[in-house]
Amino acid sequence: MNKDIPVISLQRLPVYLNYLKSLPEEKIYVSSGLIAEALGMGEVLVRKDLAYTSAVGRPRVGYDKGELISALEDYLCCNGRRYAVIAGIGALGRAVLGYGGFCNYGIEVAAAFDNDPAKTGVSVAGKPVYDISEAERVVKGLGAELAVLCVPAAYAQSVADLFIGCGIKGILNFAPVLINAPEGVVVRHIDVAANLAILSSML
Amino acid sequence: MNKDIPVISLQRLPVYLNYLKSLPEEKIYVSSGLIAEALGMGEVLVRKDLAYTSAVGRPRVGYDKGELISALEDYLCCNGRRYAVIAGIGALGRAVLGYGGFCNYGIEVAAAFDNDPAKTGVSVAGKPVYDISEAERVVKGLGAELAVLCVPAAYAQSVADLFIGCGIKGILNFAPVLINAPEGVVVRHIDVAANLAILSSML
DNA sequence: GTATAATAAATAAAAATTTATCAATTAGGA
DNA sequence: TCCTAATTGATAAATTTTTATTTATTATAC
Repeated sequence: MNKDIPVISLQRLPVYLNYLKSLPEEKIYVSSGLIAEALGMGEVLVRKDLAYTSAVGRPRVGYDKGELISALEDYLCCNGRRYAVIAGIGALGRAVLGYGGFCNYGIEVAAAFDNDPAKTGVSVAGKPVYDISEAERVVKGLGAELAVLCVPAAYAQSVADLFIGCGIKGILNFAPVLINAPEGVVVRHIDVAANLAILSSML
Repeated sequence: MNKDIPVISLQRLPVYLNYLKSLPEEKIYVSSGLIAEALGMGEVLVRKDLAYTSAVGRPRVGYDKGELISALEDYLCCNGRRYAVIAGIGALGRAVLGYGGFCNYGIEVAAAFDNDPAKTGVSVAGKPVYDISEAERVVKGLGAELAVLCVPAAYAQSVADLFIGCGIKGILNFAPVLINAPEGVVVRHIDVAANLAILSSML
């Protein structure tokens, strides 16, 4: 799905969506110029990005805010229901488990895994935590396609391999290590320390 | 510093650094081709990126791995000592506080802030947690230039403004809201839910 | 020593991305 | 009703980023 859009445009769609949702309710129409100014970008780029969705604007008026939000949500599959699982119930894994924001995107974090018996067999933030050996049963049972890796770097690749074997198609990796995945499996990497270092380099 | 490099190249430098550090110790020389293949990219691009640093390679041999790591670390200021502070001691803030990986980049997370009296006045992961009203004293006292925002979206802009007033020059924002900052202050945004949604859209 | 092959570095070309321009549409006012 | 100004959507241009090609260097084998 959505394989025609450049990733760089796709990445901006949630930014637009957040901005639109932050506007006061009485704001009915929004123009590309308004969005562009608020986000510090060019208005033509905004229009091009929005054109990938089903959004249509009206000359002299702009986009209907509600329609535009719906178009973005449709494009980002926010109305579907996809399941995600988490590996690694350290501090970060708990934070991700407890975060409620995924539901805005039609994603439900439904289960978590760890290999530490002290952490498994319980619920965290209302979500069951299983031993990693149960991954296949649970992931396939849920039909989960998304996974978040919050495990130490040394385990990240093997957990990814395990998940991929269970049918996971998208992996969000927080470990500071490169994940290799076969064709058809998408990996995104968030390295918090590296992000802070990049900031530091830009000062 | 480092204002000549494109941000997109800068963002890849930590990836190279991680990869190099993951190689076995007995590997002395690395070629751009090797790096490119491991990371699934073109070798010319790897060389161009590395050329922004002080790294020099030798024909027929490649780069000396130790020198290359040093060049990348220099470029990323890993040998300096910059202080960072955190706002918001929820689950995410605690995870960031407890994460040890910042020291690899010459960054020390030195203090945290919250506005909940139940959370302040104590130490988390060995780091003091202050009431947000002490921000000016603490940030200026440390000379901290970096901040990580782990507060709810509704507070993110005001906390950012407060920090900027205390001399913070780089902000890593985890709240799903746009942060406005004046010239001279750099903001990076990590939206975990949006990242998972982007993955989901790419399936 | 000399030839060969691997590699970096430099240059050129191509592709992707962003920005600028222009034509079409339309709300609102004269 | 007609004019004006704001805005979209389309097209073109410019810029940035990536990839390809060429040249120069040098370790290794012969």
